[in-house]
Amino acid sequence: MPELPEVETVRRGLEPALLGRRVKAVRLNRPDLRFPFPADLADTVSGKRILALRRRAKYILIELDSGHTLLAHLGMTGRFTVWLPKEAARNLGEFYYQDQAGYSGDGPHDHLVIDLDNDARVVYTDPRRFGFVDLIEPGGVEGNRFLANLGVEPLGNELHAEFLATALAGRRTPLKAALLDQRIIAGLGNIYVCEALYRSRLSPKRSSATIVRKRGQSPLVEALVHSVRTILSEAIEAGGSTLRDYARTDGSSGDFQQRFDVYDREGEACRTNGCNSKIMRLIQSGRSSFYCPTCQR
DNA sequence: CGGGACTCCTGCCAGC
DNA sequence: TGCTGGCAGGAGTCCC
Repeated sequence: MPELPEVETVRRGLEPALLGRRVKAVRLNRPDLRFPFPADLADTVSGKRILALRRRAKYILIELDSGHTLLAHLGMTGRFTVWLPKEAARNLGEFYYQDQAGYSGDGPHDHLVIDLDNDARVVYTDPRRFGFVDLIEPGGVEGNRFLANLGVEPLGNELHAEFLATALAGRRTPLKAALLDQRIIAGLGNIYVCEALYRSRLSPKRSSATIVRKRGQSPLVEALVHSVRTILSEAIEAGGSTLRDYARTDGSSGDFQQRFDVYDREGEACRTNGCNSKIMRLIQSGRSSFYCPTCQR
């Protein structure tokens, strides 16, 4: 599930139940996910208050009053769910939470269980265990090994045509690979790269440097930046996309998958007016790319 | 340095 | 029905 819009949806879903709360207990159901849990994770996080929930690219950052930051990545199948008693859920206003008070957190793929002082139970579940959790020491966010080499936030001010033109100039790598490269733009994944390329009418196979003009503005780069920003904004607005499991902390689905123009639509009709082509699939760096061979050049 | 292949792991689905 | 192979939203590591 999780690219940037899904991670942002999860962050927003966690916020009302977690913000300002104190951690009562932390339980690890196994020693590792993709990487070992930090040895002092449970001891360090227990008793701390949650000051902020942030997102950087596809990472969720939970800031504690000790200055530590809990970092979580959802990998391919990771998800957070929040369980809390009915009265507590009601007190949180517009947000609805699963009210199975006392949910065990002992499901086969429940790996991390955090209990809060408002009786919320936050459970990290991840069947494939491609996700991971890290504990960052006070002042260590910038230098953290997972965050240090990330590129710009696609919805932030740092992403603009001149930036992307500079990043792509001279690169012969296919656009698909360049957009998946988290060191350039951080937060895009396979789905939204496919969709953004379709919207900007660019082929995933096209060599990156060819959309950059040596002098002046690069209209194709501008179109691509615009597509990236709008597709992500629309997907966040829709609560993200839900494919094989649930994106949201209350267990409900996102809606955006219904609006995919190319992703997972191999053999189906291109949606561009007047185009009679079918969506094609090809493998690039081991991942499926979906595109219209007529509209995307 | 860039780029590709491989890897981790489980679940699901199409096809035989 | 039951098995098998392929594929899945990610990204670090290794090798050329």
